Amino acid sequence: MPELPEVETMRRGILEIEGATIEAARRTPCNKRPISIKPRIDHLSRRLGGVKIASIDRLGKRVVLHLATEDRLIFEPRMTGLVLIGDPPTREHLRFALSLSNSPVEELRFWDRRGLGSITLLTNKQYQEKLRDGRLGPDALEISLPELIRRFEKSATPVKVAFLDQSRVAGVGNLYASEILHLARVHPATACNRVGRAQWQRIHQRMKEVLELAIEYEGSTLSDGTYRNALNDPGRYQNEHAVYDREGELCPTCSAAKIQRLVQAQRSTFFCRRCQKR
DNA sequence: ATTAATGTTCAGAA
DNA sequence: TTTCTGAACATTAA
Repeated sequence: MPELPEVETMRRGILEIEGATIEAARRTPCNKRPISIKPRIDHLSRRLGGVKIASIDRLGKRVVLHLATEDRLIFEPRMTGLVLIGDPPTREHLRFALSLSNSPVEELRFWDRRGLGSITLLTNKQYQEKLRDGRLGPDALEISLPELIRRFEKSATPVKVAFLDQSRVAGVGNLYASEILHLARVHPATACNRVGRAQWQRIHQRMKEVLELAIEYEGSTLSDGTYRNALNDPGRYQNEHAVYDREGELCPTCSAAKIQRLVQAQRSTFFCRRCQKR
């Protein structure tokens, strides 16, 4: 499930289409219910035809094509979406393609097994509003320690749950939240307003370390095998997970306690009772 | 053969 | 204002 490192890997994987010209956009043959594409595909294709891709950015867990027209084309993978230039994992779940010219590859593809992902074309103004209206916080790789503290410290929400809220900080999801709190030695159920300054410092530092290392490893491909990089190869960070999906295993840090699973906000949290204190 | 679990985001309720 | 719940889905494990 793509979080910041997986989406950043997708972004890096398609950088070679920077400077390419979009010829057309189309839905690909797929017998499943269509994914959300806004505006509708014929309007989208008309607005994109002949337009150059100026740069490729990332906004939290979204891949953003910055177009020469100043419009932004946003790919939101949600649970199982992939932005690809190579062959997709299956033909039947290929949802969308951009045909390209002046490019080393002829197509940019969006594949999505579950179909919860979306593709949205926004004008520059709409895009800036999306940033300004507070729905998306600063990127997890960019946020400063004081800003992180300011956005979390007053809340009574458990710190693990707060990290899933993309309006506080964008990019951390269920998997990396557990990993970050484990390395920072903070109990996931601690209310944000009970987290101390030294703990925030460790959370901030570990957050950047974990995300950057996971990017180097091209993200985490879990047992369902869904997540792939832009060439359809699996990531390697899953081998480095200390706690995520390792309930009952010995904690790699203390080698004394078993990793526990806890349900918070209807999702699994993994942690070590011995290493992570409130 | 059902049912639960998976996890991101949004709309709408509390 | 803030926090919580359910729904959107497809697939797999139980």
